[in-house]
Amino acid sequence: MSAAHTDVPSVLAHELPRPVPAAEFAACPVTEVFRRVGDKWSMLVVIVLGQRPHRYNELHRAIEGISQRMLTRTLRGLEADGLVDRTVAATVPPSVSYSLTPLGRSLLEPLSALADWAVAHAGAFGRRA
Amino acid sequence: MSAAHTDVPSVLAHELPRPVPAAEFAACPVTEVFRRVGDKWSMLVVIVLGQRPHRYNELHRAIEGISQRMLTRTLRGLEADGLVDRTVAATVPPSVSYSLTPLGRSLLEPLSALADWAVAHAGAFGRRA
DNA sequence: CCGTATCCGATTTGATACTG
DNA sequence: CAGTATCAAATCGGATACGG
Repeated sequence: MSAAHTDVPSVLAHELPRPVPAAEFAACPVTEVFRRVGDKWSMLVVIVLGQRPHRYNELHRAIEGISQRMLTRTLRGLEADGLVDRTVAATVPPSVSYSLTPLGRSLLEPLSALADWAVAHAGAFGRRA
Repeated sequence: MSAAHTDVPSVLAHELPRPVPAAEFAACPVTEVFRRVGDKWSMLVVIVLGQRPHRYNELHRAIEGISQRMLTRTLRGLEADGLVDRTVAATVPPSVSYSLTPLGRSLLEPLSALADWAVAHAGAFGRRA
């Protein structure tokens, strides 16, 4: 490491150039995103739906640890944020399919950057002291 | 977007190729990372420290919304995860400087990918309905 | 099959006051 | 300056039971 600090690419360097006014941080988009998708299940659902659309009970089985309550809440949140589409087929019995919107699919890529980092540093991270 | 679904680059595609066994998801590194850094303040602190090292009260002022309690807790967590270094100068009055470790600095980059996404879609996201 | 309703414990955060 | 202690509030999450 030669330079004092890593040069930060992209918007971070652009948006946070100096001692930070702080008030602007409250509205920081990164924080916003994490506050919305950073809960216990949202990202998992996004990733699973990234493979293919799933019906409600498919999701319930695929994620397994999740309760109906949280699955519904999570899906409603993702729906409200425009990341997930809910499609109802008026059949008997009823069938509801969930899929990613284009916006939701676009989130998969930055997510993978974080996934790469997580995998690469899984050893150093994770173990507290 | 021509294909049925976005082709997911990197580890996401590699680690989650099929209907998902789900048990393996519990140990998903991405989830791990989010569970640790996905709290209310951690990422903000990492980003602020990415600009330059800060002392305790500098951080307190820079982030502004944060309470002393949460600032300390957040710093201790980041320290335990090897993302932040704490350096005490035995002066009068005492001075404690916090800075990113190499690991912490490396996290800045995937974070910026997410930041780019957040900025790019700030309009579509954020507004619920 | 696809949810909703209710209850309750666990975790997280904030406000405030105090200390070496 | 750099924290800790304590209390209360809000939020999150799981279990269970019920309804369209």
